[in-house]
Amino acid sequence: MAENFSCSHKNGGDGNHGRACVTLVPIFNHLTTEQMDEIMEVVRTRSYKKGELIYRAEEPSNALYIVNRGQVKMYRLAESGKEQLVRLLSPGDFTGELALFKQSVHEAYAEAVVDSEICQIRSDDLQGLLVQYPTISLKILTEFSRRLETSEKQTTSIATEKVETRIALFLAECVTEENVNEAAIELPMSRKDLASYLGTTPETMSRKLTEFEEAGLIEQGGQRKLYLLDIDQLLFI
Amino acid sequence: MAENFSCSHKNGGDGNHGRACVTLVPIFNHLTTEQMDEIMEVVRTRSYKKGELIYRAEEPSNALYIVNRGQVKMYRLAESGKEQLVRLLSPGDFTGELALFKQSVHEAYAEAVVDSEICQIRSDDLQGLLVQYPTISLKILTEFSRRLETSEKQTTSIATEKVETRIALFLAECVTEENVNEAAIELPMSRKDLASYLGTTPETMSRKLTEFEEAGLIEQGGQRKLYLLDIDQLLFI
DNA sequence: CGCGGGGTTGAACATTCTCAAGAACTGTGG
DNA sequence: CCACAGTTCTTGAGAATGTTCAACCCCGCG
Repeated sequence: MAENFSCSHKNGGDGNHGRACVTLVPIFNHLTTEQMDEIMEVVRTRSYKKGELIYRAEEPSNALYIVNRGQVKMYRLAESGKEQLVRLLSPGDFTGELALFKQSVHEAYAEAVVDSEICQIRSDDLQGLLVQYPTISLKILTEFSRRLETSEKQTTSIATEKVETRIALFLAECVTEENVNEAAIELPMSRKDLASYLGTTPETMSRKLTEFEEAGLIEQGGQRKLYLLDIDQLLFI
Repeated sequence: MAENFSCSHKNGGDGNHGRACVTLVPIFNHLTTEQMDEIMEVVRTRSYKKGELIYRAEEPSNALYIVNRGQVKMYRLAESGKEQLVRLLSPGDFTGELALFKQSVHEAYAEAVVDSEICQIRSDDLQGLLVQYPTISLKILTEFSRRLETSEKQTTSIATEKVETRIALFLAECVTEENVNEAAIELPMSRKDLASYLGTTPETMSRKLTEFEEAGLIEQGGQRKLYLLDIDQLLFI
């Protein structure tokens, strides 16, 4: 009983697709209800348990995946066998990569971090939609360029900054409008995953955070909670 | 006398745009002559001397740049002040990044490695073309996804492999159909730039290459020429 | 209450960087 | 064709940075 179609265009029946499948919004929110209906025809949704793989590297890749609920982590396996977390997908984020535009295989693994719900559109279907609604391409293009931007920044950061700095930069990026005053941030992932993302080890993460705390720059409050006491000084390191 | 319009739709007059501006081909080769004419209306070409900057980080970004002749390197400046080579553009390659889809500033520097000729299309003009010719979006999307792919691979490589391995992987990638038998490869950039690209220093590059040579895996022949004597062993390191 | 995963800590070790000096190459002008 | 200046590249030695491995802790959960 692996499949669970919860994101069909038939559900609800109130015609409000925004509510029926809230996370398609970032890509499709500029379309009319009729157009959404057409898109919903080809959307399939499936649930994944925590730890379950949505796809593996080397598998043929032929669909666009959109996170509807939960959280997904994508990681690569290096020659050395070490894995590196490439990106974290939250509701509304999508993946499928170049899968969409050329026949290919996945380069990374996609794994549900918690129980999740993923919407899926097959490449064949998407191709048609893209030609029909050029604005969708623009949306995806924008997302891709944003992601490329992030990835290159990440590369530069790992290539040129020391671990300490990378961690500090990451913490600073966790500050949003909501918590700017509190300076209380919630880490978006475990320290282990964070280490993998930042190209270091859990041990080093732990040590550096402790150093920051001893220097009075931050305060660690439980599992994933942190208080940034002196952001300026933190970034000055 | 900085500007030099050599890529106008008026030149040649033989109607063969493929020859008149060969490097627009990768993006526009599926269009008819009439459509090319329209595009050429908004294309502007300029020459750059070796070492000259096409644009700087932080400058407002509002155009697509296509390398017509020469070579361009893009690099980022990290907080630490170190620079990292992000990508090398050869004729036919383009850049302009997210510049195209949101008003923004450049994140990197673009510098002519040798005397070069760059075609330029302003964002405003391109937006129109994209909506008019959805297939162009697909071309750009494909290129973006390919680039994203490369960038994430690069991140993982730098984050998880040791320098030795990164260099070996890079050398192996330099093998194309042409030189697969010879195993004689031409480095696409200086050792200095290569070091920057691979997230290491020229000193370490030099040492590792010497080690490879002493181990009988490669042979260094002058400036940028290398002979891969035992690729399998090289990648096994 | 024991199990297991994440997290922390310590000490030894490996890798890579830094700085400094010298060698080789490139292109330029005589 | 050669000498020179300016790079780029190489080599060495010491120092910094981060990893590894092993032990331990802590907490949530069956």
